[in-house]
Amino acid sequence: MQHSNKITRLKALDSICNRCKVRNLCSANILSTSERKKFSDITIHDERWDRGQHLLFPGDRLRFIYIVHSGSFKAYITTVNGDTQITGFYFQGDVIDLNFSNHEKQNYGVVALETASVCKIPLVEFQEMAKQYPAISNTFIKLMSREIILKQKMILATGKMKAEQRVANFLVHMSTENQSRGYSPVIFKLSMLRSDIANYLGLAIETVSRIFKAFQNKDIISVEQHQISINDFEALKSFIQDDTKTAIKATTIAQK
Amino acid sequence: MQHSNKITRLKALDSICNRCKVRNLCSANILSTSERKKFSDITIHDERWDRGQHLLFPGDRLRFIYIVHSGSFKAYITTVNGDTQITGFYFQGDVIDLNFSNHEKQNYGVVALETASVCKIPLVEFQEMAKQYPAISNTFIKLMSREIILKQKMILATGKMKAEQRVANFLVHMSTENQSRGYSPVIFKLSMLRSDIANYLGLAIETVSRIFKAFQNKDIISVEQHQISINDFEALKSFIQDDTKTAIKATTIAQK
DNA sequence: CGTTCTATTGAGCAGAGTCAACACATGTGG
DNA sequence: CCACATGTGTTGACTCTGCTCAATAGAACG
Repeated sequence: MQHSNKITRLKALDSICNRCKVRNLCSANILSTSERKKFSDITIHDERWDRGQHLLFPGDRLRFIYIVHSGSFKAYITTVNGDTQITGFYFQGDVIDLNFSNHEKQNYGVVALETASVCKIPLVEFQEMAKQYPAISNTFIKLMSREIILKQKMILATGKMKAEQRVANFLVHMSTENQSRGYSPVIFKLSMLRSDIANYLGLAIETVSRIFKAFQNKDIISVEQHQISINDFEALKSFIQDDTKTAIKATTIAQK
Repeated sequence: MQHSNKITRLKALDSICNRCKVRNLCSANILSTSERKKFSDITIHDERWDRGQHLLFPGDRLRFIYIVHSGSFKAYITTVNGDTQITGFYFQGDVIDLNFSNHEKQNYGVVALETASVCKIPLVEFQEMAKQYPAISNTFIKLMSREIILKQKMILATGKMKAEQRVANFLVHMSTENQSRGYSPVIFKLSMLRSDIANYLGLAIETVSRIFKAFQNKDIISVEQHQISINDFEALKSFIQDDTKTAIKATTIAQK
């Protein structure tokens, strides 16, 4: 797989970086205009990736911090078996390799789910700047802190939730993420495959498919390919919590 | 539950902090002796906690970074259901609340598993120092980076592994942790209850109990109360990987 | 317009959860 | 120091969720 990406510098900084989490947190009040300019200058803006392309291969040495500018990515880890586990999906503004400090041997891969673009910050220069401006470190500590909390919730989901709770939880999460980016929380496209969702949630593909169907039959969601409409958000949310509602029995799923 | 802890300053810094991860990473070459002294001065050393006592309640405001000096702790998060998920166990030298930066509303609890002691660093003063010495931020970024990787592995475990793979994985992990602290990797005490292990691994207590028994029957481990001896480390490790070895069938477990 | 990738649907089975009884350990107060 | 209560762990029987295997149906891509 080739890394033949076009580097473009089409748009002005404030337009490009509008929804970037790094900017939101650190530039807002903390860095001066000139510091911001410097930060922007070391950043390589808007590098393009196609669907299926690896942004990072397992074993690659980390040399950049990546921020999603458009499109989406999935990150995964692998076992000695060759088994893989998707550890997260990343969308506009997300910082991808927050676990960047263990330079030497990272063992995760990152793949574009669709045509996408990233901004990337060279690690060396980033660390230089971080030395001068503690606000930058603070920003990253905050982002990493959030990432840890997110992963903890994921452990809870895979460890304690039943299949449809996980799916409901996933849909609500996607909805919220969309909303936080200023898009519709009720109609959106899932850029990942069913197999990605299943892998991420620790389920079989068939199970995800059946639960999507069950939710449709209950008019909670509408699914057309990767396009999702949430018709009854509250019902979906109550599925996550209420244990008794975990009552789409195997038979029910099977029979229709 | 009362927070009636005796604050003691019995031992010299280098003795107290011998195995502390914060020290290992940041003091070693990066901070000068006087900086180390300053760092040690803002730290409250060796505060004592009894079994079952909460170091942190869900909802508490974070005011310290805690480092385990002796004994062990468990951290958990809760859902609206009241459901809980143990997110990690912490031992000598571990930093407990690495997701410290979202001050306002943390939602996890931390409980002592046995008589234990911690060193604690006031967050405010920590952040002051971090501003002056970038090495401190770097250390914490590294620790957090590790934590993220650890959590990712946990997601893999709960999402992809079968029950006995998880238990084998857990035992190997505990063994490794012990070894890294200079203790025996083959004989050690599990300070947590079976129910803690089960919760952590996303299994039923009975399942953990049965798998412990199955491993004993195969002479892979010996269990006496909380005391564990690993008799065949390689067998245990091969259990984690090999899918075909996942062949202690339900019947096998049941019949003896 | 076929080939390949992806998703749906069905049938059967097994891994692990639930429920229940019991065993053992620890602790408490008389 | 014993009797009892409580907390923890083990074992068995049974059930169910969700996985596997298999067939089919749509989409997408060249």
